[in-house]
Amino acid sequence: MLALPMAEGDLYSPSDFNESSINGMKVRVRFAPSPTGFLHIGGARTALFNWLYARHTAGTFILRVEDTDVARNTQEAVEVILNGLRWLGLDWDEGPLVGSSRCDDQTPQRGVPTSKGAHGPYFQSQRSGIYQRRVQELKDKGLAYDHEGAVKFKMTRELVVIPDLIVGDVTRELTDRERLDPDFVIVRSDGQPVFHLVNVIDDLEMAITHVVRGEDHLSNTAKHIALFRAFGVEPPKYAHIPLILNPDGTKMSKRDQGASLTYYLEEGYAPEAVVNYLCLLGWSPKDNREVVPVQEVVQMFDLPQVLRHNARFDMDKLHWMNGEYVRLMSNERFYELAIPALKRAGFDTSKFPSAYVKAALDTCKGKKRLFSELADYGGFYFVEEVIYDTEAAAKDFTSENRCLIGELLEGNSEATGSEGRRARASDAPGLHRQDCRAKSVSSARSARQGTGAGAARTGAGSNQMKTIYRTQNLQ
RNA sequence: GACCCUAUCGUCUAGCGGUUAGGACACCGCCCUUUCACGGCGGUAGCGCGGGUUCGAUUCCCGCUAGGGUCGCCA
Repeated sequence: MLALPMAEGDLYSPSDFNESSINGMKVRVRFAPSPTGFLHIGGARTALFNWLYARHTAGTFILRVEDTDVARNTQEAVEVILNGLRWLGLDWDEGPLVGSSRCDDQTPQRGVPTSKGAHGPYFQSQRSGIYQRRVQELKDKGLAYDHEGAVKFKMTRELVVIPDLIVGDVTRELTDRERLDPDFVIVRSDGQPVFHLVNVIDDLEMAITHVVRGEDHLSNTAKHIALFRAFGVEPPKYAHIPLILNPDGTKMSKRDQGASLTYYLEEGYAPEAVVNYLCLLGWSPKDNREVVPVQEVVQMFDLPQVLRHNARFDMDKLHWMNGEYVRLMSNERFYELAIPALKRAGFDTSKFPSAYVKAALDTCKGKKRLFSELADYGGFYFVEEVIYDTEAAAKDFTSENRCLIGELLEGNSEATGSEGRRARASDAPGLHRQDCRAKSVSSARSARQGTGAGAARTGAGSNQMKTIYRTQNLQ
């Protein structure tokens, strides 16, 4: 059972932090999203900060699904969360197993584990027995009572001080409405327990040591603390992190651009860039660096350093940062992200030889900041029909380039069996040099780009050639 | 209405009594580049307001203002 020492003077002792355990107890934090079919970018950041703290302290990161609201709770909705966290690389130590994201509590598949960890189930929909016992415990203690078919908790009338690792001590007085009746419903008249109750019970039963969550929960924390004490245990330590706001400073709602984590996946952001950007919202390495690998953040991150004020989401900066990551990432990683992005845009690279695909992608790396921009820039490499703009071809098909283009087309037609390509390849008879594939695709790009976008872009490839020349000379 | 949190360039931030208030994104010039991208140099731009405390406040305290949050048989 969780029983944190509560010696007041010890709460902010610096020695408590930077340690792998607090007072000898291993850190256990959790991310407890509700499956709404949507993972909010703010929720993702909350998960990230929990994960960072767990990894920093060598503690345990727990994923718990708060699916008490049966109406909007589906397996697909749970998978959105799991996939989102996996995409960001936030692995959890306890919680649902990927691939078996939810097992119906009525018909669990025999012998097939759906979760890992010793404090399960990790779906609230499967924990109703626990809640019932705990409510009975409160009733037995005279701290809860029936009221018009519901069950209400007898809230303390005393001032509650919320010790917060980020905000400091917060003294929460009752609002005027609460003064009328401080007690609150913990079980609805339909028998369903409410959020405040199940959240506390689960944190208690799962031995959570630190509750790291959005600041929107700060005011409610008084209720949670009262509940913990009613159960006879001291509450965990709290750390309320500031919220992420829209660029105009308003609250980010589901409909706002970029509110969903899925947006970033679909728009072609690299997850490592998103993670890095999110780290910098409310936390700073304090050394004027912007690009900080997440493993370094794990080393440096700590709760008391988290800023107290809300941050506005700056899409421009994320865009820039993504460009940084794209330019710096390995070619292999680039292919890994580029190929699915091209596929989403309708370009199937699997029809082409692997070496060709890589050579083609090599000419694109670092040119665009988002993978979603890749199709427009380099999609032409992966279409069947090859058409040249005569004007551009006349300009760019120099004697040097001709052989390179021939090489490109030849190599490609061998794999696709395209007659058209074969015929075109005859335009550029001659040399077949293995080392000029990258250069040849550049030349092809040069000619091809003249077809659709006008003369202004016809020179793009030749500059790329220079870049590639330079790169090769450097190596 | 009550309660809680917050306040440095447009945005993200460094700063924790004495600094020419630093960095990054964005923006504007110039350079590099026969295109794009990258890169280099420079520039515009900030301590919300009013009281204190202090020899001295961006920094500490109070008030105001502004923004955000909470007060549900939502989570």
